[in-house]
Amino acid sequence: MHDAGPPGVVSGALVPDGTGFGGWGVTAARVTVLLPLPFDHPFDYAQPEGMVLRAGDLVSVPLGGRMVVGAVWDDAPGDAAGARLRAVAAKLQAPALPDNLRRFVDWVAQYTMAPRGAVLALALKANLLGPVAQAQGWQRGAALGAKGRSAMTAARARVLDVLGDGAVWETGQLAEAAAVSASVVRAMARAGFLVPGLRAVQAPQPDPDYPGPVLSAAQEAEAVLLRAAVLAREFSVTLLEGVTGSGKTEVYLEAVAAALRHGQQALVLLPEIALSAQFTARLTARFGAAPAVWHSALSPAKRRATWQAVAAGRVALVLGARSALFLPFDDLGVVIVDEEHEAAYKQEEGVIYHARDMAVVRARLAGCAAILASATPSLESWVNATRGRYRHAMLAARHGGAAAPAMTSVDLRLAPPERGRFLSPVMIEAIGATLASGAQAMLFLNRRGYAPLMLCRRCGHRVSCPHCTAWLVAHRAHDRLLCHHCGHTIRVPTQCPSCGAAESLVPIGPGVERIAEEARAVLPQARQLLMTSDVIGSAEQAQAAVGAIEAGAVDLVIGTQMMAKGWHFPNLTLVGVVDADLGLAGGDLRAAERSAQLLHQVAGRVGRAEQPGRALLQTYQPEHPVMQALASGDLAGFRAAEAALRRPGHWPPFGRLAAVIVTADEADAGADACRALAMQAPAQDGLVVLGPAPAPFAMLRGRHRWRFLLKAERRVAVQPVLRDWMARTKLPRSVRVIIDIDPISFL
DNA sequence: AGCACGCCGACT
DNA sequence: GTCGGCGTGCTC
Repeated sequence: MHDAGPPGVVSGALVPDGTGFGGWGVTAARVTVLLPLPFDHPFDYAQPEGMVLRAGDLVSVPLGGRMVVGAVWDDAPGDAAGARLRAVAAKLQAPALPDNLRRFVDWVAQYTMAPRGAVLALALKANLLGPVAQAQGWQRGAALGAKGRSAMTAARARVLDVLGDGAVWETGQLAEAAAVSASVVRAMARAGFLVPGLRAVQAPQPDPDYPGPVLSAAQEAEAVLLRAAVLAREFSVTLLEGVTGSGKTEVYLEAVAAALRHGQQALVLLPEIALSAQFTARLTARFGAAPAVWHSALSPAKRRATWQAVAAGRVALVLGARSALFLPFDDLGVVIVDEEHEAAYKQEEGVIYHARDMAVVRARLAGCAAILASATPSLESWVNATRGRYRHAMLAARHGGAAAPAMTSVDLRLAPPERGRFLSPVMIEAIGATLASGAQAMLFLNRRGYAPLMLCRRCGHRVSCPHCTAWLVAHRAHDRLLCHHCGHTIRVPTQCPSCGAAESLVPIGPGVERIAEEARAVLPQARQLLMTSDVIGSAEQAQAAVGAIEAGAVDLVIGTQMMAKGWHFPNLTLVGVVDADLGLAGGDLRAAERSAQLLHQVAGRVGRAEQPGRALLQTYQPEHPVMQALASGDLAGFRAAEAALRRPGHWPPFGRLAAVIVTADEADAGADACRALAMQAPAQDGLVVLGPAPAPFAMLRGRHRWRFLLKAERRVAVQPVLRDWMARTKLPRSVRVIIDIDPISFL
């Protein structure tokens, strides 16, 4: 197909190094190459004579009938039959994968039990074959003064001086560096002193000494320690716990500044890309230049350029989602995990990993500082801090002295909503009073759509998804029923699908759309804004919504979880939580912890300005520890109580969990596989296997699902146990087994 | 992950 | 008679 080399490497920074490739001949040297494919073992290739290869070098190699880009790995070559050995086709002109990244790939693979190649794919998903972004510029021309009369002047000499030998500069930057006007540069080009050239795009670099904010004494005290942790150039972890509004971002950015000042790279991780636009603005304000951003929605060209720039050390500061952990940083000074308690850090598909935990591992392998920041730290990190494995830094006071919002339970048993309604009279009155005072209010309900269920009044039938064990959620906005798991959607049936009764389907329970409808009925004068992922699909739409709130064009915001993050509205003084009990159902190990974190975070949206804020929690169980902790503000006490509940049973973080998820197209094949697995289940001291149980969504996207849960004491390494278990159990290929180490979701 | 090879249905 | 479905197996 291709007569030479891989496609696409003929131009740009990535070209074969011209040493050719050695065909099938017998060559003494062999290299081992890890491929970004789901293989656990690297492949051996013959190393063509004259091609110098070191571990980490990127190469293209033949595999079957195609060319694949892989990385020279550190394993000793095996003894694969010499006759089948094929030769490395080309060495790519890209920076080698740094040592610490290769060790990281190996480590993540062994921990998550994913094939090493699948983890390498995370580090190489930059589409390295392809042109790299280049900018038009000027370099020294060969024929000086070709047009004859052009003279060398002092200004022109400065330009040539800046260019030196072979460098390429863009017009504006060249003029500035040589202290001449752009017209001098253009005239020199016309005269042949300069010829066009291409150079890699170089974005302005963040400046650590750009004037930053003035830190409070409390902030400065912590900043000093964080700077020291970076300067130590050794592995350390700091849990930076700062109440909402305490300015913890400004504090950890001092650690970033310290790394930049010493020529090192810094990585700031965010749980979701939705936050990146806002955060980019903050980093730009602090360092005078935008950070490089990295997330899954980048264009292929941007991805490639950013990857290369990071590998070449041309980018010092990266703001990224969890996948940014796999970027080829060679000299990492600090890794920040913002909102470290967020469940969104868990990658749930493909290589299943927790980015917060892997960030700590990457820092350890890179020998640098890690900082985990949160207003509501995870129990995992908190326990690590109390054990002394992490340093615990605290910012207890709100910057600027604003008071924390008062949180009050509204007991729905004592003050129930009207029949068929969901807002207590207490809530309605509080919102009314807030709006009357000229302030803004927000209603929070973590449920999209109009109603989570459509029920037939005649026969009791519940409309559910044909592909998933889940009810279809009514969405008034599109007048359809929608499955939130697979996206299946239907028109709202006019008859019951089961008994055929006409007009018998009624919506049960509230979603945000229904709350908006109810609020319109009881507070008709309030100007509403609905903020859900159904309405806000892009960063621009989010920005527009935020702008409307800030401009005071909105009185009442009604939103889901996406409202809980990061935003700051000075005139918002009341948050009403429609169903504070919602997150507590479902028997999830972390339900209470997560609920407390989310509700605390939601309440943190108010009262940051001079006006005090308050939060009302509608609940049927005001005596629940979560409600008690929120009302009293004693989250530390709540954490200690949670820890006390988990410790005896060796539940995380006091023990280890691994989920084994079995999926199959055919229910019978899956059930057989589960029986076989159960028969072979490991039995040893300090370890129990629970299950199999049908997964909470026993059918998802048309596949049947079961779950085993392996629970072990901390001293037990679960991976060897699981490997052995899987090796002993023969399963048909129609059955798939997914292993989730340290599961966060129990669905 | 691709891509081949390999046996059973509706078509130029 | 062939084009093509995706099951199974292999890639240094």
